Amino acid sequence: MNSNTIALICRALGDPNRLQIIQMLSGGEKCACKLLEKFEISQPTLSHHMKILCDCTLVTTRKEGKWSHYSLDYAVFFEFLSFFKDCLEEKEGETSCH
Amino acid sequence: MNSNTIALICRALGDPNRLQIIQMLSGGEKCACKLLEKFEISQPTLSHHMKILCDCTLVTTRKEGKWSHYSLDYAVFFEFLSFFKDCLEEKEGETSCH
DNA sequence: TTTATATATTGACATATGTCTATGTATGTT
DNA sequence: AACATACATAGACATATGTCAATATATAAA
Repeated sequence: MNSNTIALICRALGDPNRLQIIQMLSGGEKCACKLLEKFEISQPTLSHHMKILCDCTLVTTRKEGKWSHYSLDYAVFFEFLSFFKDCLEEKEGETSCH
Repeated sequence: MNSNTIALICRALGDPNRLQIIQMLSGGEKCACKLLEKFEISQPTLSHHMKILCDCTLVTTRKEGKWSHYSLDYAVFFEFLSFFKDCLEEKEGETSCH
């Protein structure tokens, strides 16, 4: 996963509503109406947030009749975490300039 | 670490320049001038980015004479990762609404 | 004390973002 | 066919963000 995608995912997670959506999706697939219940935002605003979460590849949609079911892409989420875990392990101990 | 701080950190990491700064700091403490060399941004812009990284608690400053040395707060970084790792482990398998 | 260096702050500006209302598009129901 | 339901898209708007030039501040050097 390149750092551009990482930044995109971070940006997506940088909104409190979207962060909470991700937490809800971590418990399993949810449909839009279920998500909407939990927030004080309009339906179009939720739709907007879901688009951002899908665009960053962290969330996928499954259409079933009238309903849209959203779920976390655990593989992407895992890769996302790995990126930072690798960061933590790269303590090369370089010194500052002065 | 509350989800407000998590969102703040994500927001901070959501800018490509800041993400790269974090990667550089993962290799150890760096002073502002060293960081500035690597980017095509002005000195005030770097200063602005460093403020955002410090405000979200992920980075700390150490002043030494004229120089500002920045470093990752590994404890905060670790807590940040733990938050999401916990998310991944919370697969309760709830169903969607329909 | 004057000058140079490293960084921070201010103010401006163009663009991005989160939100809403209104409307469109499917799909299902009567 | 007409209507209802679930969601998406478009457009508007206020606020946030990333950037820079100009300036301020603090420290070191001459």
